[in-house]
Amino acid sequence: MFQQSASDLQPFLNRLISRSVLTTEERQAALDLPTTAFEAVRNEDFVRLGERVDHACFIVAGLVGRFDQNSNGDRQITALHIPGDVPDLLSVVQPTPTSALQALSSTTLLQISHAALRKVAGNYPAVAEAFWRDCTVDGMVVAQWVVNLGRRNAIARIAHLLCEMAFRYQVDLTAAEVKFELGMTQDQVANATGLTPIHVNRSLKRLQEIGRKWRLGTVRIDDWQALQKAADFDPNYLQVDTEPDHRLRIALPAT
Amino acid sequence: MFQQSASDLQPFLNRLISRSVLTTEERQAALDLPTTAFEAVRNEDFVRLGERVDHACFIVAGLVGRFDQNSNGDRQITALHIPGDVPDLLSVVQPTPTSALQALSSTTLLQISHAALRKVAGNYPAVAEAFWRDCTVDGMVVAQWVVNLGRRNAIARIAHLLCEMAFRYQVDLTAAEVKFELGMTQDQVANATGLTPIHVNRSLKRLQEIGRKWRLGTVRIDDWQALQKAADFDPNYLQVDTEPDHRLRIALPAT
DNA sequence: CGTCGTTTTGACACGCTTCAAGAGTTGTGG
DNA sequence: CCACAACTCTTGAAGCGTGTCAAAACGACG
Repeated sequence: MFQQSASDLQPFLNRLISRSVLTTEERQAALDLPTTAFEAVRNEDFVRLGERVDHACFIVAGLVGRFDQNSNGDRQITALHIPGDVPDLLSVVQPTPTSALQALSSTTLLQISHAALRKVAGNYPAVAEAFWRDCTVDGMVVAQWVVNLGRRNAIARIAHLLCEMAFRYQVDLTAAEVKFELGMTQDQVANATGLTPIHVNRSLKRLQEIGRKWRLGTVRIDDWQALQKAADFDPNYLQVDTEPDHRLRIALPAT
Repeated sequence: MFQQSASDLQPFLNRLISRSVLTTEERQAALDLPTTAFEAVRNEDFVRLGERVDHACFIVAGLVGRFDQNSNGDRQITALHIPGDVPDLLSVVQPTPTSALQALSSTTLLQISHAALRKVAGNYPAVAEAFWRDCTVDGMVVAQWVVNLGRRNAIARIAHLLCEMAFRYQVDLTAAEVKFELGMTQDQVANATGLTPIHVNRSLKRLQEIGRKWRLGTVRIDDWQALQKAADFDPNYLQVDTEPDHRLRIALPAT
């Protein structure tokens, strides 16, 4: 653990300003947030259910799953988070988690203290609004997962997951061969889709018939159109290409 | 449509201060928000997918479902909202909805303009924080729904839904006979649990064997303990009895 | 070279869906 | 006040998607 230079948070800022409008001063304030580096090994819960936290985690590299569980201990992944995300930004206002956060692969994190986040949010209401907005987008994605589990069969669920992640990784979807590193095991995919690993395996094989390859966490998609159709995927809910809207700023000019 | 007296928003304020700490002045500011009454008839979408809105809706009476759908048009309820809720408070920062809002029964709403909400949030950062916190709690509930659909069978799903709603309606769970008005058809329950109405019907009958009655939207539970066990229900995620935490206020004393 | 986690395969059971039709219930107009 | 229409709820039979159990093949790694 050691202090990081502020520029490490640039991807975090990029995420914020892709959806919210911030002034130069506000951007700088976000970049200046003090951070502490932290490594989470694969399969480690670095945020545990019910254990109050005093910092949020920014993902520098790796893959993080948000886990909820039933009383049998069966775990269900309710969200996936990739580099650039702060999976528990909501902990600033809800410091006692109802979901655990687990590294699905080796993950590098930057911890940002709630105290610092609250200070920035207090000094710059537009930053607070950007935080709020990011949390709502997370919620919108989770709502789509409910649709995924409730109204799609195994093949479409898995395909939808692949489409969502390809989109969020911003891989080039016009390429003849769409390829990206997902880094999930079939078991983890099963946890995310509400299926058994066995059935994920069989479905994956049938998916290959419509143009998909899967090997060691590397996804290769030969026919993106076909996959998107099988997944019934409409990227709108991810709010990635949305133009940030000036008029929404809560922050009023100092009166 | 006509102007309401401010006190109509008292239940909204009560919801906010059950989770956040607000000063007298801040409370008053929330109560003073101007509203416009609006009636939604049963099965009416009063917020439509992709149609930008300029106000949020406070539920005075009735039941509201948040609907998402796949491209086949199969609809899935991703959240239920009861009197006291503002189901689209998030529209303040995300005015173009990715979910529709539909009245599941005749519903009375108060529209609160984004302009007014933004003004209050801008003037009183603690109120903005309370809004943010309420949105995150909504998201936590949706995450539990993912678990419900992903890791529970039909009976447990339905039982879980009943438990959640009983809890949110704050019915007396110590009573020998727990009873409340849910006002949903079996078809609507099917939309919320990712099941077919036929299977909901059959499951409901089996649920009665462990102490439940269901008639015309009125739920009567003879054995709450048994139901809660069948549902695998832990109310923690609803954040209803949580003590609001002073230390979390974003708003710093004016410096 | 052996171990451990992951992927793959097969056989079987069962939960849920689908399709079809009938019975209640509620509301409405003559 | 009755008759009819429109929902909602209920029931049955059959099919299929997914889960379960068991075990083998594969791949990565020390």
